[in-house]
Amino acid sequence: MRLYNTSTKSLEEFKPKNPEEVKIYTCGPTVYSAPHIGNFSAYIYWDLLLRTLIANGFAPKRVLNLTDVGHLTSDGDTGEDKLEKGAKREGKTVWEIADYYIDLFKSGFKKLNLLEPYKWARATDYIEQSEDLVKKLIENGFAYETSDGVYFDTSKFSAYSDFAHLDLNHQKAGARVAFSSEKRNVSDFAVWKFIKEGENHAMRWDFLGRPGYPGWHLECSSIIHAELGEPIDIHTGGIDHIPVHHTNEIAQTFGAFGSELSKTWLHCNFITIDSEKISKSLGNIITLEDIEKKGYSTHDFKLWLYQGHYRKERNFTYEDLESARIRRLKWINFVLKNRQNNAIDTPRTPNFKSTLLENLNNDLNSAEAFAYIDQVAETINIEDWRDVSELFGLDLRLDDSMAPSKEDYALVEARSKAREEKNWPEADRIRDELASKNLTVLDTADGPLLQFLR
RNA sequence: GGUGCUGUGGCGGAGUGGUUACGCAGCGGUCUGCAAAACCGCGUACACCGGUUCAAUUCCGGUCGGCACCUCCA
Repeated sequence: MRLYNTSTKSLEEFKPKNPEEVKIYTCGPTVYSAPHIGNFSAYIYWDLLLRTLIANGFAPKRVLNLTDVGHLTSDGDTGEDKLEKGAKREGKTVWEIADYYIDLFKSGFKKLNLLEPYKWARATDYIEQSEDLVKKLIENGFAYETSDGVYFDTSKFSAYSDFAHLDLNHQKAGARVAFSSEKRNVSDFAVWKFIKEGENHAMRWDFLGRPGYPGWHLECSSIIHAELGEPIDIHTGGIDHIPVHHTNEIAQTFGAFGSELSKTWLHCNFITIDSEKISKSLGNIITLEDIEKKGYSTHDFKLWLYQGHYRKERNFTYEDLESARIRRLKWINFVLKNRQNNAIDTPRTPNFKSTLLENLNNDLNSAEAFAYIDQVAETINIEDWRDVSELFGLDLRLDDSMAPSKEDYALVEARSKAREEKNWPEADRIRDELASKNLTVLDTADGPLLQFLR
């Protein structure tokens, strides 16, 4: 299995330390607003990673964090806490906000049929571990205290700029303002923030003799340390995390534990909508619910995503979603055709699953796997389709509860009879009745064939 | 400015030093009471300019373009 490792910028043969327990950490969402399809695309891609690992005989142990604290509106350690902002906006407490959006995120996860992580890790459940990490950083001389927080001294970690190939001297002026004059280096970042007198911050913990809260980057390092132990095998995230968040995670873990954080780093690219970045200010946010309202399944979206590659930028349009919907419907109807032919007796296609896996093992090339599926779609049997469904987590209505009922098949027979009697009005009436059940009957050379309309 | 991605037929999108990607849409045909679907067939694409090579969309160099991240974001 070959994966593109961001830290070495090359395709590498994936070799976990322990195949029985492949340690994976996925940077999760900050739970302060409704997740959109761009947010979910990352987890859809990483779901394919997990399923591919499993199909290769590995046993992934994957932790997914939920950032419910301390994530400021700017990565430069300035600005307002996003949860506080959300709470103000909706007239709720920060804790209610976090709970609400965690539920929303998890329900989307479920709708998309994504594999549950071994552990959902809420940042606020790891405050003690985070405090320990800060203490270690101070002890080891990697962090220093200022009047407004504890900062990581990036000059103490010589490899700081290596991961993202940062050129710290040529960062765009103004992009990273030196917020605190007490900072020793511009690139130093807060691992702990103090709450000033009079400052209204609902989430607070007493630490170092004052109320405060953890810095955003801290949680990932402390959760990984607590739940998995470094170095882990795979760390995943969006490409936006490379220069700041992941760079800082690496620095913290090195500073506190003297260890490498992860062997392999995987980063997915962003999707745009109508060729524009997804952002609140542009107002072009599309959620899973929006897609469903337009009559699409979340699985149509999944299939659309898997038609491309996780490292490439994709542009989402409803037109392309429609094309993905039709492709999926055709697969669903192949399944239904197989049911009617009692195709259980027909043999599995030799090497079918292994060919799919071969494609996925090439840095998760789902697009190529799909092309292969279409090439052999006519000949594969229902068990082969089950492999497709399992490997991609794709709902192809393989569940018996999704199949047409006895009554539906009775209608098909009744229609055949009407046709024999050349009773065309009755035949057409039955066809209309089937249509109301999202079914249609096709008169093929081999007899009637029931198919889904949508 | 820094970092990275990218330019493939109407649209989407893989891949490859010489052979059909694939999907959607389109066209023709088979089938058919009608219809639809299905099936068969069709389009002969790889930004531009050089170079390497028997041969380049595929390698190398350059030109031009698009995009993302570095700023809340997956």
